[in-house]
Amino acid sequence: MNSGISIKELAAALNLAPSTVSRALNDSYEISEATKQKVISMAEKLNYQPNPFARSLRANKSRTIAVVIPERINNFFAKVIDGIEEIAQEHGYHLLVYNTHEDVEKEKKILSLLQNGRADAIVMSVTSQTSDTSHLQKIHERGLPLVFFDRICGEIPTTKFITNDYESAYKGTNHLIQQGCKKIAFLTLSKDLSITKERYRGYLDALKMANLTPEPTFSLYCKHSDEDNTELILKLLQSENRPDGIISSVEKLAISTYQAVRKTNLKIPYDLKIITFSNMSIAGILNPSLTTITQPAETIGQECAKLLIKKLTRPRQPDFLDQIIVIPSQIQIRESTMVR
Amino acid sequence: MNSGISIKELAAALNLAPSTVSRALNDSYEISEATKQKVISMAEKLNYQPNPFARSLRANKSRTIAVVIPERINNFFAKVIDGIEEIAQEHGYHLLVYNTHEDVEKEKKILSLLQNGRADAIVMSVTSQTSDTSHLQKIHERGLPLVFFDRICGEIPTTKFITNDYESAYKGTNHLIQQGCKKIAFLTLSKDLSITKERYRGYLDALKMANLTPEPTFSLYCKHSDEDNTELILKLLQSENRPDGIISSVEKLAISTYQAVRKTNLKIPYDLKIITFSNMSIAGILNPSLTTITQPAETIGQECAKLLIKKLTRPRQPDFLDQIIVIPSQIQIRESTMVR
DNA sequence: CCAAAATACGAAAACGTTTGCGTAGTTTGA
DNA sequence: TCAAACTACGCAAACGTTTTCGTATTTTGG
Repeated sequence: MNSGISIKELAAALNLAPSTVSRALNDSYEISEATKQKVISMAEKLNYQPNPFARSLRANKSRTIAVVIPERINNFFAKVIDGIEEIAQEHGYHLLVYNTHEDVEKEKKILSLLQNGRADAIVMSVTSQTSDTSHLQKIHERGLPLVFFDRICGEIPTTKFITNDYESAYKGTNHLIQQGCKKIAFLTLSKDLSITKERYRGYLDALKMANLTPEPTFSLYCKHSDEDNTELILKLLQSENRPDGIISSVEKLAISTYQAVRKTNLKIPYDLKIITFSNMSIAGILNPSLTTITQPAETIGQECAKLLIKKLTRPRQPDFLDQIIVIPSQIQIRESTMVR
Repeated sequence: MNSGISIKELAAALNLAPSTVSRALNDSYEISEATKQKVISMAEKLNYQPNPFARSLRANKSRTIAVVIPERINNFFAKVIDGIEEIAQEHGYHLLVYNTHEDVEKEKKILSLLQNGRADAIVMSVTSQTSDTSHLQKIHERGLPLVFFDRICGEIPTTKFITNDYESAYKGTNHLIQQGCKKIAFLTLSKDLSITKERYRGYLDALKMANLTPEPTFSLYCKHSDEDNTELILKLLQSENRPDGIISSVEKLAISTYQAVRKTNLKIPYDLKIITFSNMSIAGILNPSLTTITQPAETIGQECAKLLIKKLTRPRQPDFLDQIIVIPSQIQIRESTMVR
């Protein structure tokens, strides 16, 4: 079929043994320079391409990293993958990418498929619905290198990469307070999510420092459907005691907020200020432009990949430390949180 | 390492030959029901996972499809991949995803890596810089199933999936004309790109039908950098003879246009109307909301995958026909092309 | 009842690499 | 000068599957 010439045929063409050819191509010290040259030029002439599966079978390595994300149409995850791919490609690694669509069952299925060694390592961000972590535990116990980023799983003792969620949420909330907000709402996805917890803590602490009391109705846990979310937010905005500021834990809820605001008479930033975690390149052209907490997505991806590659390519690397590495976000202040 | 139990060990545990176990697991008619049951339950008990590389080596198939795109932070390509993944997953196929970053050299490198059978097929959208197609030709001649979508390569005799580029551009331009535009500019990337040519034809024909003459300066071929593009567009908007309507061949140029407009006194849609090919979910919350030609991204991905899977899973499938399959776009009229 | 067919399984080869081991022939060293 | 070391290569096994072929046992048919 598509398979080209094998090392045996290449050896035959050279009147050499396959083992000699293999060693020559791998630049072994046991082979003379003259032979190496002959082999290399013949390999080029015949366009010899080593079969990756034979190699993988033999070496029990695939030179492949699996990336598992909950959403593909998302600038943050896209940038993270770009970062991972950059480092991976430098070291000859390939990327298998899987989208769980925020579905735990799909996540379980994918991880179960990855048990057979198809990938040498996994880098992932869990679903907003992932509370039972036995499937992750299983992978980790099998010894498959596993790192998390952004939406991490605390129970698994491995290295995790996140941004300064607590601090950014604190600063973001504080920014709203300084701009005059008194009634600040917090939008997020699932309560179980690691980032939700940290960002929520930051939000609460900022309120406390300003002697503001968090209203129960101001913590909004949203669903998967954008339409439903817009409805939820609209209700909040139309309620008797509506917020005058919003901090959103994820990009798409800020978008839903813009959608909802359009259905009211409210004007951003006069009646409502909003800040969001986001990696949108177009935050600046929204009207009003959107104040964002921009996560260092590419860097996170690069760091994940660097750590993995180090473990995969060097001989006796220790297991990943059970630690959280924090890469800070940057707040971009724009019109949506202006005073007037 | 991460590799679990092999079929030999499983066979030993059952006092059977590996061949029998293999056949039992593959539901061969040569194995009795009783034995099959024993094998299956033991396999589950010992958590047997077949080694994919041994299988691939044996079968000369990888159950893997490579996807090559020019840009990852792009709603269109993200949706297409979602579509591909959906169908692929249904059939047990995995996805290797590569981003060329609009760089031909990277594209060549990636395709060269894919020559060794790591993937059973390739679905791709070429770089805006791809004019020499010898690397694509080589892959195709090797017999590796290859389909294109959106940015296709006409020289390669295979199946291509696109939207109705000509017609959509024609209709889009015509829409601008009917809304009163007299001086319509066309924004795109490279001249070499298939979609550019078709969409440009549609633009020109619509102008001709309306007895409008296309000004040379109104055809803007943009670069890779968003900042440069914004500059280019700004210059166009500030020129003596500025356009009063814009049709953009790609999403990000519409965004650059919004950026550029912000630096002028022009108001959309009063002074300038704009329509763009785009898959942004947030076109509706831009201010003014953006009229779009929405490509059927998921469907395109699904159709690509279906065609590939058919060829890969059925015994004696013919090569892909040298044809172009068109899946129509839909125009969403919003404020950016309103009359006043 | 007996040859022919069907059933159910095992032995071994093959896919394409890499690598441990063996060994001719050459070089080294005291 | 001659054993020891080195150089440069070949042989064969191994990775984990699947599949061709072979065969012992049972079943079928007239």
